[in-house]
Order: sequence, then structure tokens, then C-alpha cells
Amino acid sequence: MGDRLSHSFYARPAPEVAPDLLGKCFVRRLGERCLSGRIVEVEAYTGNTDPASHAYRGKTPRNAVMFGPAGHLYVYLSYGMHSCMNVVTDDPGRAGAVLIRALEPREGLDIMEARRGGKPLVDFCNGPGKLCAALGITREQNGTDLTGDEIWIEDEKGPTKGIGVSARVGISTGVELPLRFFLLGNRFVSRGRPAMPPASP
DNA sequence: GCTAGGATGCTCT
DNA sequence: GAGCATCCTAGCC
Repeated sequence: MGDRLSHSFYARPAPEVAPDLLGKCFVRRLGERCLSGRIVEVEAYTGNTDPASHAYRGKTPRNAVMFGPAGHLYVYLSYGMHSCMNVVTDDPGRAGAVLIRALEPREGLDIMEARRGGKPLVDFCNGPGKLCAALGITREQNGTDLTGDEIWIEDEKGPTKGIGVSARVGISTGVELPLRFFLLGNRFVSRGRPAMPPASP
């Protein structure tokens, strides 16, 4: 249990916010209950300067949230069937965002398991589509304010040492940029691609 | 253990 | 009409 992250935390460039989100606790309130998990893998998208970003070609109805104030949720549908969620960062107009790629499940495990069809714990949230399914996040939640009472992120004490950096996963442009951040050795990090391992073992 | 390929529908050109 | 910031299954080491 920590303090809820405030607007000022998000209002920085995505490559700064992304590693700071590692180890934080993502919480989704579901009526009386809460679903939560520790963030263990993220990717930064730097908006208008990043060819892999949805915001690269300018504002459209889909990505409008990215051009709004920081600290909101940007949810989109990927490959026609999977939802993926981003945290909007940076100043309005810059359209930075951080994609949440994996969580270490913490609260509401029974609900997550049911939603994930009885898959093992490790497979609840180890991928952007999977964690949205486990938490029940769809485009309904697009634009949700992360300083509100439905969805938020809590600060966590404790060292977030051992942060690994690599190229991002699943994109076709801007592939070489080291903008994927994850907790080294954490078993809930998604596999991704054979893409460049973090330097030395 | 690993890899290849299909599912599926919204978004932008 | 093409292209996806993916996941799952089948099939093969």
C-alpha cells in the first residue's frame, strides 16, 4: 500500500516515466473488490518523434487520448481481438505514452484466473493483451483518469534495482531504440522476441 | 523444448 | 484494402 501516483509523476517524458513505473502497483477497482499487480515490464513511446508510436502521424480519433493531459489511460484494440493499455505521459500535445506489458499478479487472483481460462499464475498477465484480459480492461476504459477511483497506480517502497533495458517488442519501425524496461530475473516478464538480451549475464 | 501460422476487426491510407 | 505495440495451438524437434 503506497501513495497513489499523482499527475506530476506522469507529466514527464515517456522514457523517464517508464522505468519509474517498474515495481509500482497497478490497481483496478471492481465494485467491492480490487484487482492489482506489480508492474514488471513496460515500453516507452515518445509520440510525435517515434515512428512506432500511434501518435507519430498526428492526432486521430483513436489516439486522441494520447494528445490529452498526462495520467490518463489509453486503451486500443490490437489485432482485432486483444486490448492493450498505455499510460499517457508528458505534456499535452507531445503524446508520449508508456505501454504496460506485464504485471506480477497480487490481488484478485481468483478473478484473474477465471478470466484467463484457468491458465497458470505466470500466464495471467505476462503480455499486454493478457493483462488487459485478466484485469477486464477494454476500450470502455479508454481515457480513464488514473488519479480517480476506478483505476490508479500506487507507489511502492523497496528498491527497484535490477532494471533491464532492451529493444521494444512486436513493432516494425523504430525497432532499434532501447525503450523497453523490465525487472531483471522476474518470472512474470513476457518473453517477447529473441531480441537482443541485456548485455552480459 | 521451440517455431510457424491462423484468428479477427478496427483504423488509417 | 492493407496493416497491425498479440495470443494460442498444432506440429516438430
